[in-house]
Amino acid sequence: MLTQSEENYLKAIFSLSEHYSEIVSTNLLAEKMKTKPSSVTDMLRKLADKSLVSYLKYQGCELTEKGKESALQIIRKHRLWEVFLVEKLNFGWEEVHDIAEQLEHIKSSKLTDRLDEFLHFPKVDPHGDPIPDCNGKYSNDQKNKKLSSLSLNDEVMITGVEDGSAEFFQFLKHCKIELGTKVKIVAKYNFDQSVLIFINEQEIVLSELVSQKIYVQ
Amino acid sequence: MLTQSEENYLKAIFSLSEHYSEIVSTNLLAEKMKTKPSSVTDMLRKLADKSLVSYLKYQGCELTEKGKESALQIIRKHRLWEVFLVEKLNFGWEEVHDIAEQLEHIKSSKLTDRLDEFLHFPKVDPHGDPIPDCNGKYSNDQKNKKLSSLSLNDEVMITGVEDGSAEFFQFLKHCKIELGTKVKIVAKYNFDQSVLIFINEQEIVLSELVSQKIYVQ
DNA sequence: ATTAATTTTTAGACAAGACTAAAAATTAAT
DNA sequence: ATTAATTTTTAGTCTTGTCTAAAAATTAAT
Ligand SMILES: [Mn+2]
Ligand SMILES: [Mn+2]
Ligand SMILES: [Mn+2]
Ligand SMILES: [Mn+2]
Repeated sequence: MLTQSEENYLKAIFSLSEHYSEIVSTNLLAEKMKTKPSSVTDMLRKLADKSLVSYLKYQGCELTEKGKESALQIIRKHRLWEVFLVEKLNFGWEEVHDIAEQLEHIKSSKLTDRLDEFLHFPKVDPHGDPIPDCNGKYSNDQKNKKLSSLSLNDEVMITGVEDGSAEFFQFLKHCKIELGTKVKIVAKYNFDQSVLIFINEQEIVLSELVSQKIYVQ
Repeated sequence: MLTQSEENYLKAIFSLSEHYSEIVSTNLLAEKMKTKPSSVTDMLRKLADKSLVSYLKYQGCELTEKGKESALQIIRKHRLWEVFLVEKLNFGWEEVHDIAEQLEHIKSSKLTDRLDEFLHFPKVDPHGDPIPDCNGKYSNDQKNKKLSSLSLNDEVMITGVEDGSAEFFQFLKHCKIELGTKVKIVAKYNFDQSVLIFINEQEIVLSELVSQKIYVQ
């Protein structure tokens, strides 16, 4: 049985190895977990003892198959609960992450599967992130093209946003950026990689940081 | 902010002071919590520091108003989740307690209140236990008369059962005892306080222990 | 009123998970 | 190839919640 802390580490390693390289360094993981590198070292030992990560001193860590499966089950629960909160309890997509961070640790695969069924087996969560099925399988269609990668005059639809900080959602809300909103690239500014987009009948400038956190298709 | 452990202690003290006396002894609490009296002493100090219980060495403990409120909020969550699991996810009443033990610790009063609304503000949980409202108020109609207190030829309806052990629910399932089932007292045996009841077109003997865990009206 | 039994608390230890400060290993720069 | 900077680990400490064994207080029995 995994502790909540162990589960959070697994999720963090999974996310970092997706975004960066397969092998995750101690410092990067410490930053992600908002903790100290020394604490990470301690935890990596424990996870390695349970064969959830492969870990060699000074070489960083990597999830084992078992570790990847565990991580995906937690991610599955997180995203299903987010769907539940938005679809059934009328929460906004900006409110659900923190509550899902708690709910993802509830231990009952029967509950997870029944919830999945109750929600009619959703394929994506409120932020466009794919939801693994009970075997951990998922397809990533809506989150492979970033708004920042588009060319002039491209017309696309928003299919996902990075899930996380409250300030970011505040900004999205202000611009009325939602899943399904249509966007056209009006101009690209090379000096700071910002883009001018046409959205909701008006033009808005998005910084590079923001445009990298919005996914389109 | 309360830890899960602190919340579990509060719930246990609340339950014991309802069933026995207002003031709860260290040993009784230790038994209920399946832990050692010395651990209870430690915890009572912490809860007293947070003004959740009043505690005097060797005199046992008692919930303060604040402690009672906290306990009721946890019980509220526990029971709402039980309703959710039975009504929405089609769990049996015997399966939900353990999952609710986890869900009751999720911290978000907004979630609790939305869930309450989603379930149409239920007054009782699947075992007939009253659900406190967002202010902690509840009325106890269906759990004040025990089956064991009935007289010969009394005809009643089952309105509640003690929520807890799996073996007990196994037995209830076998006898097809559910909320709403009608029961008549056919005989009472004084030598062991067992009762003979007519239920679901047949006669069954219930031990004193069982008949004290079934509530009627 | 003593003695005996029971209950409760203290003292000391342990595991999990975190932290700081210092040491060691690795990587980068000269 | 050394030296310098960075990364990572070790050593030691802290808190929470638990435990055992021993001491103290309370309650019950003679
Ligand atoms: Mn999320
Ligand atoms: Mn999400
Ligand atoms: Mn229950
Ligand atoms: Mn119940």
